[in-house]
Amino acid sequence: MARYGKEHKQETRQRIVETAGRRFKEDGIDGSGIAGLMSDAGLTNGAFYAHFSSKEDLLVHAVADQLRAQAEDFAEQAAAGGPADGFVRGYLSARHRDNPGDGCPSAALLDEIARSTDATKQAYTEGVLGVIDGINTRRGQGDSEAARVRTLSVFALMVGTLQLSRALADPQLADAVLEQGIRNVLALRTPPEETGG
Amino acid sequence: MARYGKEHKQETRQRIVETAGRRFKEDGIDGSGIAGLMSDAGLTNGAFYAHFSSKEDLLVHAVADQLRAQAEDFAEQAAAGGPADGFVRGYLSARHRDNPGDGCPSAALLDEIARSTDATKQAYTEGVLGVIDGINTRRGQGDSEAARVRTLSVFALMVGTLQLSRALADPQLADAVLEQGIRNVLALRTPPEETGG
DNA sequence: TGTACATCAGTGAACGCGCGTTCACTGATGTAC
DNA sequence: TGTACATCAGTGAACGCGCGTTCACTGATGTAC
Repeated sequence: MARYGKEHKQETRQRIVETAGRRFKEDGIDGSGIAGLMSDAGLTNGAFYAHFSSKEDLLVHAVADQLRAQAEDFAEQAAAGGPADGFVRGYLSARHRDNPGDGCPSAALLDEIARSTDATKQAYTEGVLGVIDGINTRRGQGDSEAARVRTLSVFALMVGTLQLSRALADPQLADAVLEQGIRNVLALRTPPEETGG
Repeated sequence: MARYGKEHKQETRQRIVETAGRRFKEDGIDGSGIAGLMSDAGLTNGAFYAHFSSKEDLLVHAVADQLRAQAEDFAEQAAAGGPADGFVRGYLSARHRDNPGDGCPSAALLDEIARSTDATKQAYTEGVLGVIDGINTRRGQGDSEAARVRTLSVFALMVGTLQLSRALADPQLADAVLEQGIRNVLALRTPPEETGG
């Protein structure tokens, strides 16, 4: 196999990044091996280092890609109209909880990212701010630092709620936590009087 | 070495459970090996299986122990008096963020627990409910299902906020997220009108 | 148009290493006589 | 009181395995003539 058009290698690389993102969210970063990731992408392990210098290098790009995709997904939902709280209900749904591979990278990976290298945290920081700024623009919140921080904090509630719902062994309690999370997110959505800063 | 008093083996086992809990919170579950855990406890790898049947068996006990300790810690703080929001400010502090080994097991491990076996999730569920019930008792919230779920949801905000602050590469933003988290937790503390259920 | 060669994305075996786990052994102490 | 033995928490080498990474090789296609 060889001598493809110049776009071919880029397509393969993108396929690896996307399938790795899904696998990381399902099995964790430490829980995903190179051979398995490459197999998911329809390749063998040896080809990996023609695309990335290390697993860490892939992780940086996978984190960035996941958050870029999430920002796009949120923007599409906003463009499609629908009730303003539909987005929150979709995020804090049993469907999202039970399908981490298709879901939010923050909910699946946040504490592993917190233990990662600075390069990974940097990619995460830029990516999540892209998501937050996208939300704020759609909601007419502007892009001030204070607006960013307010939306980040609500996002932290959503992420923590989904994680907690995934970790609880009692299904009824896990569902109730999602429902209460929706109520609390909506309660926080109109920012409190003091905006800080 | 041998023939100690009957309490000796229990003490050793407890030491393994406690040092493993710390190491898991610092390096993750997948990131912590048996030999390193045993070395932390002042033992060699071979002794591990005289105390636990597997790494998973240790994890179940370490998760339970961590949450038991956290419940006790919270109860002590409440008994010591002080302002009602001091607890929240301590949890959402730079000190706590920067010392995961001494800190909240949920913030350090929640998404790894979400990917773990049912036995681990069961231990987590029982443990976190012990923490929540302890908080509610101290705050005079009773132990109704609705009170549990309301406090769990605020706890999810605290956990998500600490994780997010740990994952952000921008220190100023990471600090601002903690501060906004404090404001939002305090805003949610008096439950909204509809208590659900 | 036909043949020889260069390209290079991908293959697959192999590397050293640390993982979780097993097991024959050690040796300080309590017990039996 | 002194000696022989049983106990058993802990040792440390070894197991097979999958990890991240390396590298000599393949082979389909584009290019040169």
